[in-house]
Amino acid sequence: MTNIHEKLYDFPIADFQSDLIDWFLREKRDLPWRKDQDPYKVWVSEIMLQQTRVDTVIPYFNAFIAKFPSIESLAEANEEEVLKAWEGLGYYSRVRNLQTAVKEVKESYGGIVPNTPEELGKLKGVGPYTKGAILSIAYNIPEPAVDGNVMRVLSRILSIWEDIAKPKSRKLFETAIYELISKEDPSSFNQALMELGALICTPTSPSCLLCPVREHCAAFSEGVQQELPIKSKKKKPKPLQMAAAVLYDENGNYYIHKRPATGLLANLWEHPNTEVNRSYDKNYREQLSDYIKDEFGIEIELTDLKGTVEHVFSHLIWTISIYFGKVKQTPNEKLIKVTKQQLEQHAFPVSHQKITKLYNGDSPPLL
DNA sequence: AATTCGGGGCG
DNA sequence: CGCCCAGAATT
Repeated sequence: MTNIHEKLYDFPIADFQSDLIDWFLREKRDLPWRKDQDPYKVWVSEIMLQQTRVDTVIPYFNAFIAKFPSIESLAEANEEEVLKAWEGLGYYSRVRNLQTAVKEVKESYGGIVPNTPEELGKLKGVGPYTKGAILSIAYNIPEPAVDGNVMRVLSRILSIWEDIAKPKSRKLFETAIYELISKEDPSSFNQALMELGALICTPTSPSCLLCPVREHCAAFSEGVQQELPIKSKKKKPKPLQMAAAVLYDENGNYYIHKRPATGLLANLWEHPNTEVNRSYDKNYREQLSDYIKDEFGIEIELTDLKGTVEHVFSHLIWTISIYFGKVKQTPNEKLIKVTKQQLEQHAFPVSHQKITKLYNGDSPPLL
């Protein structure tokens, strides 16, 4: 059981703050969400940055803000358009929750992002980290914003050997931040800790010789910076065999399906597909055609196997066998007919973009 | 407390 | 190919 107050008893807080913040103000990266302190933009950037690297986020952030520059514009947008702007970023519930929350801000807070922990924490998709990030960065309020970077950096600086994968560990680090955070410039302090984690105090080989707070770092003085933080391993993703059909007709149209509003890849579009199995008395192609008949009410002649797509999620691995099929009947309303141009307006998960790539976007699909 | 939610980049 | 990453919601 780690006692934070003991760890901080003779820690030089003021020196640590100034060394850290001076370095940040000198070395901080020029990122698009740092051009001003607009709470909406800070919010959007923090949601995008959840479990996602800065380099990945930059182009999405710029395009998203250009398309939805304000609370109002995002609140009024249709969800299809919002999901399209998020296409390829992953964790799609982030943006659906963001739009829900933005509508709440418009209706209940007059379009002003609230500046109290209580009100912010009630918004959909705003958890402990994002709440603290918005309060400190946009409103300069001294609240902790503890993410993976901060836990790694503080584990080393204070020599904390708790498992940072455990949910309760975050509270320990929040306790430390409440004591460490600069009351004069909480915004720079919180950003500096994350920036240090991203640029210097990296996971595998930290650049301690370049570190502005090296002289305050317990792990460095003990030579154990490579052994921290302690983080238990996640379990392996589970393999699933899938089969998907690229359905088209003689007029160059495609037939696509909208996924359910909950669960994996919620509300995204896809080529009709289903899980298949090998122990069954029918092959993948037959199982897929049975699914299409049951689900969409059409008999379809599928081609031989046209290719295989692999896609890895955090908890699943899809191996998708791809078939083509020419539609000759009218399916039910669960299957939507679109032109190639319309297809491109819909948000598809990356797994299905790989399928599109297989037939090179040709209509009808060649191969 | 454990699981479910995506995707890309790196050694 | 395993590991990591500016997490939150659900169970």
